[in-house]
Amino acid sequence: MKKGYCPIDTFIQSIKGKRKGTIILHLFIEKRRYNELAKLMPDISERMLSKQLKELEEDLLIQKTIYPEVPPRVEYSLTNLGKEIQPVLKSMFRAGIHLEKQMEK
Amino acid sequence: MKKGYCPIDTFIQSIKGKRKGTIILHLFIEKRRYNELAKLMPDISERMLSKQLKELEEDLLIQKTIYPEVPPRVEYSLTNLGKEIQPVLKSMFRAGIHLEKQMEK
DNA sequence: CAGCATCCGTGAGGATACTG
DNA sequence: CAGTATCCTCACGGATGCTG
Repeated sequence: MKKGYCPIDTFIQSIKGKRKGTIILHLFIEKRRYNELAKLMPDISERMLSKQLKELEEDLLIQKTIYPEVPPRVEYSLTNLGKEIQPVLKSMFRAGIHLEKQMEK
Repeated sequence: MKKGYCPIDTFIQSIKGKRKGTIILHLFIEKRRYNELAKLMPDISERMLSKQLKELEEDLLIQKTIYPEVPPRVEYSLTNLGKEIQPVLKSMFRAGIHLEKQMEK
């Protein structure tokens, strides 16, 4: 991961990628397979999804478990680091609802 | 402001611009003039700074007060909406420190 | 099933110079 | 002092197709 100019910048960089917030939100609930995530977020292309997943993995926020089966099975879940930012993401979610209400006016 | 795919996305969009987090952080402390902000963040070009300020203003997170003096004086401060997201930004700051510690390993 | 490869458009953001 | 204007570059992200 790249360190930002200040801590808040670092944090934003790690979660600002396309739909990263939503991905983490889904993984809060439970671990998910690649295709499950793809179906949960139809608006994001598969190329983008795999790219974001890889970045989140490199940033140590999520991890994947590969089961050597046929057909292949891969499950994504939060790392401990990822779980630790859960309350922050939740308050961001709430703040987002608040911002959207303001936009209506 | 643009509404995102979900609230957390909306929130991220409103603060992900270049150094926006830092700008808001500075305005938490006290209202600032344009040049003060520029000096506090030497890494951002003036063009970028004025652009980010304008966007934050359009998103109703900050406001500016223009004093009809010579030389001109303009002060930027947080709106009520901006103040309301303060705790969120603060926890993002703390999380950022945490992420940076992990990066060292 | 879970992806990567390739090609490509758009816009975020940088550098520099100018103005009311 | 507090910005705008102009130009330019590069990486974010889209679309489509292929593979272990």
